[in-house]
Amino acid sequence: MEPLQILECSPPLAREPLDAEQAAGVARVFKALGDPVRLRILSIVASHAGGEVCVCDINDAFELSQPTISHHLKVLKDVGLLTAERRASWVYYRLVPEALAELSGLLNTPVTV
Amino acid sequence: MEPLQILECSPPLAREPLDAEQAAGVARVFKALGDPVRLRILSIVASHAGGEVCVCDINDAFELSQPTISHHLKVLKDVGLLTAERRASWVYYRLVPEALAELSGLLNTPVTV
DNA sequence: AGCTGACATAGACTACTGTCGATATAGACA
DNA sequence: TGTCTATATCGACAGTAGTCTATGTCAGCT
Repeated sequence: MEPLQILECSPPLAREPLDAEQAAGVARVFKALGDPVRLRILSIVASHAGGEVCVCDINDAFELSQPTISHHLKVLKDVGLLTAERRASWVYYRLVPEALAELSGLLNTPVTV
Repeated sequence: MEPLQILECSPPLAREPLDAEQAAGVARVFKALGDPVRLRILSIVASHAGGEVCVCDINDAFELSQPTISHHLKVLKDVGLLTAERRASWVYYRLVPEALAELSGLLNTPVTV
């Protein structure tokens, strides 16, 4: 499934019940956020001045093996929360702000509650 | 951990990196959202006129066993997304809008990006 | 008290996930 | 070409999560 299309067709949770297909797509993204290491990686990338972070810097921030971090980065990339770009020997990850915004919109509760 | 305290002390992901403890708390909630059945249950409750839904109605909305639905409701309640109230023979679940709002705030990206 | 219906809990089973070490791949450079 | 560094992929293993059946608990009713 195309990463950014996972979210774009789902109304806010509080507007109407999600159908099974919408729920499956959205759940993929929330599941990616449902791990402490991935949340920390995402916040490192999201809060980093310049908007992008080298994998080597992320590795340094954790006491986990390099393959483990690589795995988590892949999960975040596969659901469309991050993008990766290789430049020379290094790979830089960057937030996809639209994805976060979509999720945030999904969680909005109507004013009339 | 107290359900509503899981979220209240965490800044937006894009402001500063989460520490391990914050990430663990927030991840619990996102993990609860990372299942299609739970997302659908949540959206059923959140979008229901009157704000509360009887368990029996939720059961009817799925082709899953009653204990499975009960399990998912417990997960959502344990992380503070739903509350339950028994009245006579029936149990009614209700959304905790503040929890959704907190999550939504966590995902907000600063204007300056 | 006993029965019935609504919901929760317990235990088992399968499938998935996070982690690791080992290995592959890609680029820079001598 | 060969080597070194950075990152990704593979395969294995332990722990976790979703589902089920069986059973327990609670409230209302006869």
